Amino acid sequence: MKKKVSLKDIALEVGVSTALVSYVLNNQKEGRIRKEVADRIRTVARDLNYTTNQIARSLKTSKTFTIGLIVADISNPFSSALARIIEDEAEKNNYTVIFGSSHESTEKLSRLLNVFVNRQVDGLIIAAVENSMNEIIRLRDMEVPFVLIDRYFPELNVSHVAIDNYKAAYSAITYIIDKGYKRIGMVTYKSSLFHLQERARGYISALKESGIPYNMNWMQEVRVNNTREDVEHSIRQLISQPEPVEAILFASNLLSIHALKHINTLSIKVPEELAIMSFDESDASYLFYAPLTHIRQPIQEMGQQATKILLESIDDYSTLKQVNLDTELVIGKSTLVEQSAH
Amino acid sequence: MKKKVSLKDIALEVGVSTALVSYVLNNQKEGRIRKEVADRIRTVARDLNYTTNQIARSLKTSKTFTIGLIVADISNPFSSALARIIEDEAEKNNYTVIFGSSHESTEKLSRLLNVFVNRQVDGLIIAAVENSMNEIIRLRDMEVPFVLIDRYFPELNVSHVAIDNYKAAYSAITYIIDKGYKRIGMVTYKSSLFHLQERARGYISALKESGIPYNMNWMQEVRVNNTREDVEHSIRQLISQPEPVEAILFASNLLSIHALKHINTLSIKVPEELAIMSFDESDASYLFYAPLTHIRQPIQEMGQQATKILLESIDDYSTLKQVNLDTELVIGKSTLVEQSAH
DNA sequence: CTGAAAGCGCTTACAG
DNA sequence: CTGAAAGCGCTTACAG
Repeated sequence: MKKKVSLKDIALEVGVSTALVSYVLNNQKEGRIRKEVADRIRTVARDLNYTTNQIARSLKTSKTFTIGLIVADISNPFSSALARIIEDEAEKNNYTVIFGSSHESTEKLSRLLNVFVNRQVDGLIIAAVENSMNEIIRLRDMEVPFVLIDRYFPELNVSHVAIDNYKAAYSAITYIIDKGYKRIGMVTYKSSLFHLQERARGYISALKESGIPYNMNWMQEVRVNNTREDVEHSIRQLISQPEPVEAILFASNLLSIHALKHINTLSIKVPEELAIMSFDESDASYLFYAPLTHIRQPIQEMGQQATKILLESIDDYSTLKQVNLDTELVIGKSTLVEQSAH
Repeated sequence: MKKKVSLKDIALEVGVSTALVSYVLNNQKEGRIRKEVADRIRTVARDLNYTTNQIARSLKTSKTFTIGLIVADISNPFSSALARIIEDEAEKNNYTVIFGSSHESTEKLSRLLNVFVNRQVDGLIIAAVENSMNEIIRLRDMEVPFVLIDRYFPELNVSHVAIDNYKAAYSAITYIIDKGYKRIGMVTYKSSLFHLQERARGYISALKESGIPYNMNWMQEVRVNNTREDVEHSIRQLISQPEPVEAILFASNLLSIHALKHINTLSIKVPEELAIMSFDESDASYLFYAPLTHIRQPIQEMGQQATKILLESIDDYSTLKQVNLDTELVIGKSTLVEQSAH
């Protein structure tokens, strides 16, 4: 790479100190510098195509105007949508985003945190993974500003932006019960992550409060590292029970996508033979012949709020905000039923 | 943020110079340093939880171990898949990825390039946008190592990794002609970008060489900033002509997704009434009742090769490699026909 | 063998 | 009003 023009080069050319050049180019000490000198400096800087070396500036100011973003999997549309929003929001404030995917692994998350901290990011936005609470505590102990997004630990008193997962699941199940369904299954990940626990809790509560006896076999948990096969297996489980379920709630878009593929293979008719609901949307769910009834997360607002809170924390480390946004139940054709059918 | 431990802190604690600490921690001058001193330094470093300040190191070495990735739109599954692969590949080589989306805008691309260059990235991987050739030339003049990915300018003698777009389109059209189709349309973006031009050229060549007179109305160009409406309009155009087309090739996954939604709305049967082919895949195309026949790009290999070539260029600026990979035509149900149907 | 000294390219408190 | 000097936290050629 060609050697870049430095303040020194300009100073030499104009015949002043680098200090003066720095003042002029940063519009410091306005009016206290002779106009001719200032103009000359600006002209030479332009002619030489000068741009600040951010590394040097960062070393001096210990500010990098960089934020680190760690998502669970950048190739999931939910994550990439979030990434784009955060990037846009950061850019408005002159911040650059460095990113990484944890692939749901604590080790990877830990490594990424180290890399980002060593690169002196000004702050971090993180979607936590299972068993990563200690990593988050470590970060807090280092007093690095950060905001958890989407996933968080309720027992940790740190900033987060997420949805109300309990309420979202509860509302969805209540909706479908009102439609006349009684035997309702759920497919979720086998995970201790709070947001998933909350989704399951909302599902169970809604059933119980509607007086529907909850059948343990209705709750199917799939492995993160074997999602596809486990989803297929759990669907077969749910529909082949003595009392097969009439509807299923999926805890994520990836789960429902695998499910729809399998349902197509099995030639099950949606919603006539089986109603489907899901958390999150994706282009995919609109292409299925019966577009999915799904819980829409306010991704835009999540990304914007998380960025905003992070920037506040960078300014004032004592900032602490915990936000749980409401979701929206988008009604598709995957749950439409005649009121009298059940 | 808490002040981090520096070399100086360790040096003070042990009672040696920072130079010696640096040597030991970087395993330089092996054996030329007394073992007791080295051990003591390592112990103190561990106890104090020392990690290198990469900013300071970068300023000295003018190496940041960071690469910049600029995709057209991170929320497109093609881009995010690429991002993830590049990130994985970079990490294997101890590089971090900084990323940004150009949103198909030259201005945004230009701004991102400035930001990345000022942050002293060691190199860049870029998906070019329309009319951005001058930006790329500027980058070359600055002698920043970079590799173009997916999109490139054939008249520019710089490294790139892409597919053979002409051949891909040509093969797809030839395939469908062999199936008995004659009136074949194409929906692409109104763009001067080379990869899109090549796709159109492949389409036209295949028709001509098969002796099918090419009808100009069969080629529909949609606006980037009005994709959805234009796609819908162009489909209606193609099927309502005096001689309606029997098949359509879409130049990207986004185009075909919009198309499938509209085709569902219009209740057109695929492939009986209209056959569909597309560049790129997405989960979406598998959920449509007739999974799409599509041209699969070797994303994994593209990302890996681009990263590899970039790292070579960083090592040796004279590196110049231009790679055009082959694609694969994945046969789905969206083009299945009885041999005798046409 | 060991380590003091210079320097990467900036910023800014401070002296004149 | 102006700018020399110190220093951010490293690395490494070089002197002893």
